[in-house]
Amino acid sequence: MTESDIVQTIIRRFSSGDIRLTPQRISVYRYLLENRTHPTVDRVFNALKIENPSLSKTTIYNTVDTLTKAGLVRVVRTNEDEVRLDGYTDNHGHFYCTNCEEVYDFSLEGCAVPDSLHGFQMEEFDVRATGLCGSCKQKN
Amino acid sequence: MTESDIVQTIIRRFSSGDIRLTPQRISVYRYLLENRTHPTVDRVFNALKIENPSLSKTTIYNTVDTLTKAGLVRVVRTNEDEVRLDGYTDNHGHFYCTNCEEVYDFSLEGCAVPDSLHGFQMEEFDVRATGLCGSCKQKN
DNA sequence: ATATGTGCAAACTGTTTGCAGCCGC
DNA sequence: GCGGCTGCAAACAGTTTGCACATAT
Repeated sequence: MTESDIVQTIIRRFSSGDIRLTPQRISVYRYLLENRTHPTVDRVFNALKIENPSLSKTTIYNTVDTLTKAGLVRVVRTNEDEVRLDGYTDNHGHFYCTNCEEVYDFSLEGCAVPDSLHGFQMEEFDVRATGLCGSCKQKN
Repeated sequence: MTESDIVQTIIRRFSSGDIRLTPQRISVYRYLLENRTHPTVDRVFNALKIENPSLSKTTIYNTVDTLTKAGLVRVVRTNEDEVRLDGYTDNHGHFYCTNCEEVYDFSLEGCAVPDSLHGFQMEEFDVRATGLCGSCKQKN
């Protein structure tokens, strides 16, 4: 994503009017678009605190909550019971490497929603995998 | 599962010899086999404390950890950041109803591991869905 | 003017840790 | 007797809550 793509995305996604546009919200969302590394709340906080020293962690929590409810952000949980953030909400799976603790996106092609869910009203469908990523596999 | 099935399962699964058989471990595992309700740690603790008042929650945590590592028990996380326990480790998905907070098992037929994971060494593959279950769907 | 957002400090909760005593091999 | 298991109390960490102040419409 280029800088201009990011700005376009921010404008587009905030334009629903459902949520008020504040500097903190923009900076959290922008950070997630620019850093597709599935960072923790703490990581985002520490990164943004540099530019805005008065930023509070509470605000990050509030903001993540707001953005999640507005559908701009997804919360991903690794097996280590860690919250990771994702600014990309298209449908994809998450692979957690137990060695490097990196979270990788993967395509869900071939993994359809099972028929056994037909009686349920589904709102979210989450696929997660755990193991070793390509480079950690070789090192071990 | 009949009472005799449960006893058979306990004997079979503990017979690997990897883990020592203790009354606490048996009772936690038995509880999970008898109550396929994906209970929380707290629920298990409170239920078993009745028969064994000196039981400690630390022991439940230790036991769940041991049984999980031995492959007898699975830990499931709902979206509400809640740990739920499952004594059945065959491959199946979990549906979390946001209304009644019940966790339902579902078959994974039709949901294959995506090809995009071919470069990874996969150890776990988890499918979760969230929404309203059949009866809550009608009530709302 | 009113509702909403921000930021600090304190509270909370589920889990982990340290440690002493116990039990089984 | 030794290594692993149990259980208590204390510590811990991530998150939430209460509240005062600031900001936008």
